[in-house]
Amino acid sequence: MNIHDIAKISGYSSSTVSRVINNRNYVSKKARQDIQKVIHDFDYVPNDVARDLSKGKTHNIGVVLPHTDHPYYTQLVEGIMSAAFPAGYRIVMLPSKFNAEIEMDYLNRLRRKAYDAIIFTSHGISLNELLEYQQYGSIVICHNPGELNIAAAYTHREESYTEAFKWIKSQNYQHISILLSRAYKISATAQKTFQAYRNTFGSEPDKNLLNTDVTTFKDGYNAAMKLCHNNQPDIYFTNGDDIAAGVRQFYLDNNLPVPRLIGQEDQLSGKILNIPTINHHFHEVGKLACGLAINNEIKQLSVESDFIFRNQKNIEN
Amino acid sequence: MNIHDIAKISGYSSSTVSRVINNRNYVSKKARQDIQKVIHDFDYVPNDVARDLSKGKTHNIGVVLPHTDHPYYTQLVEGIMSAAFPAGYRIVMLPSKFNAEIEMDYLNRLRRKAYDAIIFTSHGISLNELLEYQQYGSIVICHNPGELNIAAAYTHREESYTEAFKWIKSQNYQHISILLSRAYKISATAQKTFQAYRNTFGSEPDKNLLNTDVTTFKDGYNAAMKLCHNNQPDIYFTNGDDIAAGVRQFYLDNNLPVPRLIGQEDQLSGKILNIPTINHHFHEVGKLACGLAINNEIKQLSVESDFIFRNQKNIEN
DNA sequence: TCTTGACGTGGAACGCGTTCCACACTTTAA
DNA sequence: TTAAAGTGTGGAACGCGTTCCACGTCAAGA
Repeated sequence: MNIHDIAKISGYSSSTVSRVINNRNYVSKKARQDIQKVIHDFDYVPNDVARDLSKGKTHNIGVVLPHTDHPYYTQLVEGIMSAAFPAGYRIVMLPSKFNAEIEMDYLNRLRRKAYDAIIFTSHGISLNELLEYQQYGSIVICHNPGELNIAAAYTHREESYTEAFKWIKSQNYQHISILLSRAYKISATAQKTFQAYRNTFGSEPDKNLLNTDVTTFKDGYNAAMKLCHNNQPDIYFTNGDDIAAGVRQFYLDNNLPVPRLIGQEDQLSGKILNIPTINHHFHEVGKLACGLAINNEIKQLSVESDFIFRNQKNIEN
Repeated sequence: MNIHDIAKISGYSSSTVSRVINNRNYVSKKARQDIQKVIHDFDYVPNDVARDLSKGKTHNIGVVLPHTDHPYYTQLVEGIMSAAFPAGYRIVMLPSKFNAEIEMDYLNRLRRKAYDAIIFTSHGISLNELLEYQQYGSIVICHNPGELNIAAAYTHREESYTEAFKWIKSQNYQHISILLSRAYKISATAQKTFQAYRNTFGSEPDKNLLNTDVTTFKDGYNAAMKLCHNNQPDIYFTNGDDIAAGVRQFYLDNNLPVPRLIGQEDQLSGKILNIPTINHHFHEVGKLACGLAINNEIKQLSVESDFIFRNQKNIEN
């Protein structure tokens, strides 16, 4: 049962049926009623895929997510959804594991019109490759693209990072461990972190107290296990409150005094444990990213991160 | 540039081009090479929407989610994705807020072929309404449907709930507060909780220590605020570790002794705070649900929940 | 009375890939 | 040698809704 059947049965053309279905003008009262009756009697509903094909638009937005098994990107996704839903868009989850091949596959799906736009919450492939695919649809990234002409929504991390390190300095911590989610050379975040360190201390971070690929509670736990003996860090600057919580857990489990911690993302674990954190307002970033995706605007929008001080000691002792 | 253009340019028919694109037999080496060259030269990619229309299949699975702003359904979604990805399916996020109209809209999209299957992680509309829509596509729910003939993946909560209440009884707690996510009459989970209570204590739960619509840390906090004076509960049975953490926070903030807590879902907050919990294995449930959705099997699969005992006192004192 | 212009409706092409069927030619088995 | 089976290819219909364009009617303004 399709629109042409309805047309035949009702004695009108498919054009008129289409007008009725889409509630458009230039249909007589009688025709509208006749057609609606047939639609009702035969329990007809139009086919969304045919409509999408015809309109050249799917109202789907692909969202590329490096991880599916931890809450890192949850805030971003929620923000995107909160903007997509009222605008009549749906989001399609695209797990990537930072795998360039998979990411490429998703980009090609954009070419193939599987979705109208694609948001990379993070990406493994180069910005130049992304630039090439802009001609096929709206592409939005979630970090600062610098001079490149690509749509982006992100947080300015510089100031909050510097504020955090200044606080660390003011407290006279000597052995500062930094846990990163991705290696320095491929991660803008890592670079920003180091820059803030340099600006504050005028020196490079201690390489012996560094760990990369730390993204979960468990990773934090394991990183602490590795690092606790190297110069005995007295503070950990981490990529997430959950990670900081993992570090803490290691020390507790081993009856060692828990060092100071700094988290990020203002997660529940940080709230519970009174860990100072940096709120990147990812919900807001997601909203902005989605807006750019929907309107196909190639511009950059950003928000400021906030360093949230909390007195961790309140709970540890 | 479409498949017919490629056909014309290469001098073959669109049937043959289609065979080449889909890597099928019955194409001569020469034809394959000629056509591939044209495809390459003109940088052609097929249109996914047209293909979906033609095949009558989208490889999309809709996932209806009551909430988008808290991590309740995260595990389920992750489980679904982990099964969908290797099978070549993508998931479309459908936020519902338990709104029957919105849920209906999503069901109708199933009729309209917008996705091949739909998974309700939870739902506000009646099972009977869902049953009616089964004719239009694969529908999977995530709770026990009893005798009804509908695909379902869920956890058996009975035993773990009973185990939890037995433990409560063994510890001689007198004032038991129960925090529910949805009202008794509409929530099977609430009913199971009460049943376990009755089985254990032989009586009804104290209505004065009951609260519904508690799903987040903040909700837990507020519920504790309301309930702490009614008979002073000495234990809270909650719907999630995060909620239990919210209860705890209220007591801490007000310098009151923290009562015992029982959480659910084995969330990070529970791990950190040593709150006993009930692991419903939602990741596994999600996987199972997705399998049913993909294979369009109308059957029921379930796993057992586990009560995980932890000695909360370790941390509170 | 003539001209606009709004209103109502249908035809047909368009968006684009897939697939059934027919037909021709080439092997292979009998 | 002949029938059967396999290979290669094209035509056209199919999946299905949208939209441009043409055409006719009728009322309002000139």
